[in-house]
Amino acid sequence: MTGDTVRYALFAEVFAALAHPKRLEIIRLLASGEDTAGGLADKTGLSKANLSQHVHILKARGLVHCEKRGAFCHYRLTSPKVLETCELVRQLILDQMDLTTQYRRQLASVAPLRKKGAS
Amino acid sequence: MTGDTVRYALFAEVFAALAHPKRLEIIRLLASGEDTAGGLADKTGLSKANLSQHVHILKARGLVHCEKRGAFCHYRLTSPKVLETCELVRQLILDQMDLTTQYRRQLASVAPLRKKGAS
DNA sequence: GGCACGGGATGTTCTTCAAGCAACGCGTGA
DNA sequence: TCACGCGTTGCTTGAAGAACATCCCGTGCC
Repeated sequence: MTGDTVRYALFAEVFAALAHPKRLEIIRLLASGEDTAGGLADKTGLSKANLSQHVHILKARGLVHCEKRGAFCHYRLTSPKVLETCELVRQLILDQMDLTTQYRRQLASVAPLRKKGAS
Repeated sequence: MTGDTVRYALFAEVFAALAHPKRLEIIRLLASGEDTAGGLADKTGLSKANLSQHVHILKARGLVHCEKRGAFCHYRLTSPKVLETCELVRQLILDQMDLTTQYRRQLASVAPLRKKGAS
């Protein structure tokens, strides 16, 4: 039981790393090839400090790898499985949208997560 | 750009739904077949109220489906892709562990996410 | 060496999430 | 009808996450 608990926590950590729009955007950018922190900050519109934080989270979870060359840090994805996971979730979302328009509206109105929008 | 932003947010919502140990445990339980809210609460050790909240999040993201039969709510996974995603992440974690023991220690000590453990 | 720049780390504030508790609606069976 | 069990919803409190500002360190250039 405890072992499972730890395992689930480990899973959750990885999912949590992916549970942010900007971090997903970073991953998508890195899918096109490695990039520097400055480049990522510029393309995502994040401040360097903020991007550094997000990248640190991705690094801590082992999703991206950092290689320091001179004054620049070059980031890249550690595994293509990261992209596969995103693709799978994309299909999951599309499936839900295809299933019923009802589900589609739920997903669209789910952003606040406070009001169920079903009023 | 804005469209991409929305898309990333949608992705993030789904990942966020998976970014909790107890919700992953619920998914794992539902992988064995549908179950009632009471059954899930009992097996996960959550209170009925708390479980209801977690299941609501999974429902809102379209990961589980609820069917009310009499006084009981029967929950089941909406798609096998949910399990596939978890499996992919599991392989991702195993890959990282295999890569280097260093990565393994990072993942193991990542829980607080504050101190990098590198003293 | 001195300076500017890229990148990371720290601290603060604000927002959001999670768990506990209590109360309610609802269907069931007596 | 009434009481009971099942499930959900509010509210509240505490903890985690995110954005921002600031400072520090290492590198490259003058």
